[in-house]
Amino acid sequence: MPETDARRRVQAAAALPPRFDPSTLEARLYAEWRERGYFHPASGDGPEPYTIVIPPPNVTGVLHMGHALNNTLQDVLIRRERMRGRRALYLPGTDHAGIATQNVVERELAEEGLSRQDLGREAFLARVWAWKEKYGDEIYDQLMRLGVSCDWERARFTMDEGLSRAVREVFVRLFDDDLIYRGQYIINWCPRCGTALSDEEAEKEEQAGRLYTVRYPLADGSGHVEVATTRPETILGDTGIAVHPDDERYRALVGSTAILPLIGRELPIVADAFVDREFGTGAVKITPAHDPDDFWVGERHGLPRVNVLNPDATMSEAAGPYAGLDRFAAREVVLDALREAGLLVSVEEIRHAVGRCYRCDTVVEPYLSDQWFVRMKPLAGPALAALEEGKLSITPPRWEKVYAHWLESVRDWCISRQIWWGHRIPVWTCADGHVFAAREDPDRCPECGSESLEQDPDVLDTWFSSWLWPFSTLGWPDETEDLATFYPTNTLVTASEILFFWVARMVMAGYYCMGENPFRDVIINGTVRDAQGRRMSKSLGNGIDPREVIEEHGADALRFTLVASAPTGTDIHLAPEDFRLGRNFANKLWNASRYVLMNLAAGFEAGAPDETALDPPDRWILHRLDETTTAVERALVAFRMNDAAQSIYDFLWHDYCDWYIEWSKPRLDGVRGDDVRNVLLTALERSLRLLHPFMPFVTEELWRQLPPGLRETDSIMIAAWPEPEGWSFPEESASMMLLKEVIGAARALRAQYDVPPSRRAPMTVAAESAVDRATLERFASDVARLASASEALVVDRAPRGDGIVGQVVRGGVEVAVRLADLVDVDRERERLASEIAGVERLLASARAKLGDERFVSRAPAEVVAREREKAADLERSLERLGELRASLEER
RNA sequence: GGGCGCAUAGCUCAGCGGUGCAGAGCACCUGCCUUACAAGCAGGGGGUCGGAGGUUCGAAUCCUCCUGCGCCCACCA
Repeated sequence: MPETDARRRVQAAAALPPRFDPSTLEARLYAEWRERGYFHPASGDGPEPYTIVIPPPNVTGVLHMGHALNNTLQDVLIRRERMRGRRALYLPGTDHAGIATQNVVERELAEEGLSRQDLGREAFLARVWAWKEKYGDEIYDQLMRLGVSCDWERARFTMDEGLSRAVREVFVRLFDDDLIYRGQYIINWCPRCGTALSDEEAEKEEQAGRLYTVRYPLADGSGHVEVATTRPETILGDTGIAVHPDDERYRALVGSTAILPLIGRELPIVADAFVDREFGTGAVKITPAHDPDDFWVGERHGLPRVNVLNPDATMSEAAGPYAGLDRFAAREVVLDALREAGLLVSVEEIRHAVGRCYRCDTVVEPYLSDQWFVRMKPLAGPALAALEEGKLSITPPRWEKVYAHWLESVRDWCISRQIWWGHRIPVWTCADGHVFAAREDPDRCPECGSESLEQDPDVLDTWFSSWLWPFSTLGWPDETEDLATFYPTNTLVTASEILFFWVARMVMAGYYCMGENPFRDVIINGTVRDAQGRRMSKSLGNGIDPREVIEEHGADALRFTLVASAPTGTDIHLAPEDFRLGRNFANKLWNASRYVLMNLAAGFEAGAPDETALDPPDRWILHRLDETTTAVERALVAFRMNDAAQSIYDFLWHDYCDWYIEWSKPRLDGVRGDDVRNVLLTALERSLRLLHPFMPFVTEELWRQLPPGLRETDSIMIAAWPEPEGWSFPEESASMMLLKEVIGAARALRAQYDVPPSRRAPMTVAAESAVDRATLERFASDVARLASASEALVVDRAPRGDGIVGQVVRGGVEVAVRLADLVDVDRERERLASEIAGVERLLASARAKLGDERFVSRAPAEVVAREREKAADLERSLERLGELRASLEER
């Protein structure tokens, strides 16, 4: 290459600022990547595809740390696969999040003194769409800042045209297959949201409550029966009393009639095995319209359903004199009336589970209403089989049991919601009462031709579109090239909270619509919590905004810290200052690179290291580089992204920076300077590639500073994922271990005596083994330099005498440093005494083992041999330490 | 009521089915601006690995029980 180029490069490298400043490069690199089309794999023929669909964030607001973790993990996988040459598709998008989004918009309206009813359906929806545009864009912007390599050209929204078509299609198919039905049933009703909730959306919460026992007189005046309830207001809807068929206490009463207090309704007393004889009085009031169990009891015994509540949780006309009261107010009034009538027998404080709306925390009401349901049992079969047949794996595997258990006991899914924001249920009823589902909005009834049609006013549960996500986003129901290329997807990364809501249902839909499971591997990522272990939430104000972290430390710092901080599936506890981990690491890498780049002399031609020209430190670092490559690969294949991150961190910081770079300094000017440079570059270049999926920005920026001859591509994004080169030099590792130990010992001695770094202190090393001695002799000057000893190092029997301190590194190796007047004999005596004590302890335990007949005879020979060596080594150490002490005593 | 997870240094956690494994990061102490990095370097203190048993030549690591947290599922009125 022309020398001018080389010179310019050297100057550029030297001009890298000593502090890594992410703010200057992230937006620039990201835009460039996009322009070059790296995020946009082509469909059709080509290399093997690899697909991840994003768990679409809700358009309710901005992204939090959980999203940052989730998306970083996915991007790590995607970037690695892209580097492996696969067509990696990371498909982004957002979820309309029915109830949640409607709620936030309604809250916004409320501040203006308006309700959705004031606006009307159409205007309200326009308002929600405006909200969606704003926050949808903001979410995309945040993802881009995070650096995730999503294919923005394929971004989808759960309510866009194509996905809406998919929703219709699957609804009609299920409808025609008789897997969707309309039924009157007790559902979870949120009076505040004014809509039904699925069982999953009603979160049970243990709380303090009261169990009231109430006396119901018998119709024939022969006595009374006592029942218990936690919701006295529902007494008004009682239509029967149930006892266990085998319960002797009540046998005589079965078939007779009780009188409902306050109302006077006649209540048949029936026998039903559902009743638990042990609980309460063993007699249960039956309220078919307000309790799921009672509903079925009522069904079995033909009891009427009296709905005493309005949708807003006030008492209905059926509640007679109590009509209009709020449910909780009615409870007190009813209790007062019962008390007055002398019918309230007892009040007991208990703890019991109360359902609450997952969106607004309002106590849900079991409520009788007409809803649409999906029959889940037939869909669950294939989803369960996929797991059993090994076609689906969940990491960590303990979640597989949870997934299976849910599927085994799955209940029908209530999919209608009495809200406006969402996919309108594609069911019409004609004037003659024909009910049908249709893919396209119909003009007339397919059965009778009537043009008087009315569409169901409700919308579908938000998950009814999400469960189609892996294929609807690729074009389904059309047989698109994208669908053919990228489905089934490969890996799904998500939080455990939506394992049922989303993951299990996606598998069901995948089999139902595509005949195939939608992904092979499911990765459960942990929850990001604050330092105290609390969930990060807006109301607690303890959240850390990813945007702030990116602004302060950079996206790479955020990404690396998140990934490195917890094993897959484990919750992460994070304080704002913890992100310094990633920031410091990015800076360390930046500076290591600066060092390497600044030391490339003009005209230097980068090339592969010449193995025959390498010294032990070079071989050692290459050996470690290979080990690290393997470790990273192994960890990623097992989805242990944290381990992968940790391996690179340890290699770069503790091997490459702490040792190899220091070691390279004295050798750069030597005859083998260029070989050292090539090793420095090789290790750096490979490390950048290994680290790129985790820290895309800094690695790309540094990659571009590398000599062109060293990199095959001008962007690291499409560079090849590293594979081990077969650099296995175990003997070099042993040598390096020795040298590191010797240097460490010398440094420790100096530190213990507070020897200023400026002061050179002559040092000698004694080694029994010829191999050790040869190694030490060969690197005497480097060791001396790194240990801040004199220029050269004497390898000999360590001397004794005044002003000398020594340390035994291991049995056959001893380091001595001449500190002259700095040596404090008393201190040294103390130091040696404690060291001797330590070695004696170890030796005693080793000897005890070897003296134990059972150990020697039953432990593997290898283990015994190792123990013998250990004991011998310790004995020698002890001997040398004793000599050291003796030499002190002589003075 | 079932099921699961966690309890290792002051804090957050590794230790992936046993024998030089008692570790990392942060925090702390000491000394250093040693020309890549003070967002750094070198050195150091600190833990009977929750408790009790058991298996084994050997257990933080396997088994049982207990205690304390956390999560999930479940219709007990």
